[in-house]
Amino acid sequence: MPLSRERVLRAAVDLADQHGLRALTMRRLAEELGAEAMSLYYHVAKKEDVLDGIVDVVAGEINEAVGHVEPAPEWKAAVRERILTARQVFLRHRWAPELFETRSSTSTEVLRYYDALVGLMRAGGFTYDLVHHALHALGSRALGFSQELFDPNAGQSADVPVDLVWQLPNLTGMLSEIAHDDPDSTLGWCDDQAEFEFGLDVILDGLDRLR
Amino acid sequence: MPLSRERVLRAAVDLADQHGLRALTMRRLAEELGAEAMSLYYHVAKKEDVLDGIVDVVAGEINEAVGHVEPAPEWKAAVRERILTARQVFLRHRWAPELFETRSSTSTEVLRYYDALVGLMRAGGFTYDLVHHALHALGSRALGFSQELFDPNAGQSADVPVDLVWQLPNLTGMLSEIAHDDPDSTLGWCDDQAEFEFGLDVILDGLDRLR
DNA sequence: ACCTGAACACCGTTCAAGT
DNA sequence: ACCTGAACACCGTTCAAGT
Repeated sequence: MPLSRERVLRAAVDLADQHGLRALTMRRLAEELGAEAMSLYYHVAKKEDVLDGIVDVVAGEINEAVGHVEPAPEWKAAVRERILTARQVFLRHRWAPELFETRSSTSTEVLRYYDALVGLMRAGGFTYDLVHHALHALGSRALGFSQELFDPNAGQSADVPVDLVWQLPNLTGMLSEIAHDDPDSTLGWCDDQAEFEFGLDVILDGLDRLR
Repeated sequence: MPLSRERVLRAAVDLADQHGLRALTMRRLAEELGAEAMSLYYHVAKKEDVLDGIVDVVAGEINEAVGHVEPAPEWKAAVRERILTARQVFLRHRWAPELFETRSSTSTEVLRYYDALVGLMRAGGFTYDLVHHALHALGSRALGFSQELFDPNAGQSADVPVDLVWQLPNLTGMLSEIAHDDPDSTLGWCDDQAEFEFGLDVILDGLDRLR
């Protein structure tokens, strides 16, 4: 079974799924394919090409998933549904958000996704100008993920000096209340899905009002 | 002049400012300090430690900048002002957003920043629960940046196949109209600052309504 | 206490050479 | 056309050794 760009990219996605982005090296990738590292260079230009490629693969999966849902009549429901469907794909590829963010992606699959999203908004009565602002406002949420950079566990994890906690009354107050109210949530104390939907709805509602 | 953790971190920030994150290697960093790479390990544990350290340095600059503005009486104005001030620091360190996003940061300076932000919202009448949702909704915008992952230039840059453009009617329509309406904007066609404020205001207004 | 040289295990990538 | 071995220039990091 010969190598091919497609096989290389699929193996790269599998490798990242199983061992994370850091494990995705040319040498390891080749090993996974039963070949030598140098053989990959016949099918891909360089490692950057592989990274661009797997972004495209994931975006392709998103378009595939999103293609199966028929859009709701109302723009907000349609966009919301579409984004939450896209989100499912990112939950399967937890390394993808980080990669999407560092790519100045011209991924054609991503463009296709955005095009459909713009279409839904236009059909909902948005001007092009407002759609444009909307995409910026949504940011990565338009694609279905939001990079969490605040880990609430950090607030009371062991490696925060005790004397510092005294200087963080608001944060500790907030975190202790949340820990109390919501003892069994998914990730740490925060229900990722619920928080994603909350943020998404705040923005969609705001956009609807501006429409 | 002997090395020190502080000197190492300051040199690391300078190096990233001038040549980007990719240029920040232990060897290059040592060279910049007129020392050998191995000497750094006496003052920092490993490279990850350096990265955590410069996040803390940048967050420290933010707290410094933000400390000079006296908060507006109204919560929304106060938070908005604070965030836009923080944003100035990120404009000086363009490599910082990418780093902040990949760190599961327990940076004490970041915690300090969040604590003050939570305080402003609490004073504005937010419940802890709503503050918590608000931080998730704001995401990186709370700190003053939003990672743009959609480069609108991509839509008509040369490397998008011509036949694909036909399949992207909504996107091309949007982009051509924007290019027409706003010929001289800052970055590509998008005014980063204006888009940041637009997205921020959508969220802050939405939160105010939920308050 | 602070710095360094030599060395190790790993990278991405080239290039000429194999089939 | 497709794959590879040897080699290069780079990483982060260790460890024993220097002052």
